[in-house]
Amino acid sequence: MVPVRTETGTRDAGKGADTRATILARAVDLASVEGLEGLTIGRLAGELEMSKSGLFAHFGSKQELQLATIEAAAKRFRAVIAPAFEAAEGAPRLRAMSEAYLAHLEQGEYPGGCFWAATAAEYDDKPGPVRDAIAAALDAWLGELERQAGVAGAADPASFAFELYAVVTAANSRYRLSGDPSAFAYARAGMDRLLGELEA
Amino acid sequence: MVPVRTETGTRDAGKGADTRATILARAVDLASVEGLEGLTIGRLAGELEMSKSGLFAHFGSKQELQLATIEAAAKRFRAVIAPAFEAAEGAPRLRAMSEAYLAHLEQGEYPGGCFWAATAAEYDDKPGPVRDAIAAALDAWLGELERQAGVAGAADPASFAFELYAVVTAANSRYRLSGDPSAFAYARAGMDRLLGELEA
DNA sequence: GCTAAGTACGAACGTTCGTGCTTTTCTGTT
DNA sequence: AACAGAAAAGCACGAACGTTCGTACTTAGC
Repeated sequence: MVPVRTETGTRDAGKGADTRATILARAVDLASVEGLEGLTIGRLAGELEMSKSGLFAHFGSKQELQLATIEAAAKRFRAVIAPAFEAAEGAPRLRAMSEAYLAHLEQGEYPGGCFWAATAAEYDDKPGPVRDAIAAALDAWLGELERQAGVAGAADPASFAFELYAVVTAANSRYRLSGDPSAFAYARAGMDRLLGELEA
Repeated sequence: MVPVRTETGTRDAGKGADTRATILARAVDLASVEGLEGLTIGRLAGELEMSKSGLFAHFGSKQELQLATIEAAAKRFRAVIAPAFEAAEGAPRLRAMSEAYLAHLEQGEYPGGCFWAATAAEYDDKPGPVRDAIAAALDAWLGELERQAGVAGAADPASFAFELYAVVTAANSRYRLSGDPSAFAYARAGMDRLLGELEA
């Protein structure tokens, strides 16, 4: 296996860090499809053409692998959303964030759709560090939506954030299950309706 | 184990049908928490204090158990929604259906929250009969929402159904992950806003 | 040039998975 | 009371699970 030299890889010294980053990139993809439970060490090692034990040594336990995968997924998600932070705060940024999320789903860049939708539903009833990490990531996202909704002058920022969140996540779940791309059109219509009231 | 004599049990002759219904009731609960993959024959048998092989004989394969569980969940869901069909068609029925769904989540009658939310996210990227059965059940629900939206005079019934679906399912996912019951308040606010436009 | 640490490997562990085959227990009908 | 068929249990299987161990090979520090 030829480890790809990534940004994170070069920062943390050594070739092991590169391997780790390669593993985690694949782990995020695999978990988006199979879930964090279906993210199996043996299968992951097989896809990467390395030994179970060699891969395992990077993390020490399955739970550590899961937590590292969640962290890697958060980093990837921030990269997807990042361009939206060039938009002005408030309604423009809310629109940019939502559009960035929808566009990256529509483009189909990553298999399995939204990592968070897949794993949140899987772990929402399984207490522990894994669930906590997922919940924290989603709370951070909703918190940012709420903050921007406040800036935009929403009457009830938390309620507004919930509705925007509802519309974009429903686009993911409906599209993944039905394959019908009109889910994105519906989501954009809902987004327009929500933000239209704010921009008026 | 004393099999509970159920409606479905008495219709299909024999004690085996009763046992089957008992198994499936527990299977729906277990799958709502652990998913249809985590719905393990050994664990299910253990919880019901019966042997793996005895339970297995009722279904013949794990996939048949999964499909039967989906069917049982659909039946349960119809029972939850049933009262809403006494409301007049159109906006009143949409409101009654949504409220019935939210109320049964809020009440916490069933562990693991919404069976469909848990299993749809799990199987949306795994083609096969199980995915098809889940998709069909959800399409039926959305189809009914769309039909009622049409009766209610929505400009775009499919888009309206999507938004209503988005709001109520987001209530489930947010409540399960955060435990914050205000998710239901936000969902009802969204529901009111959507239906308010229609009723005006 | 020697050593220590880092990295990956193959083999094996105990457990649980889904699934067969055989035997025992229960149940309903003469 | 006896019997036939259904229902459940017992037992065993091969595979995959997470994990541990001992061991090579590569790199970095003295």
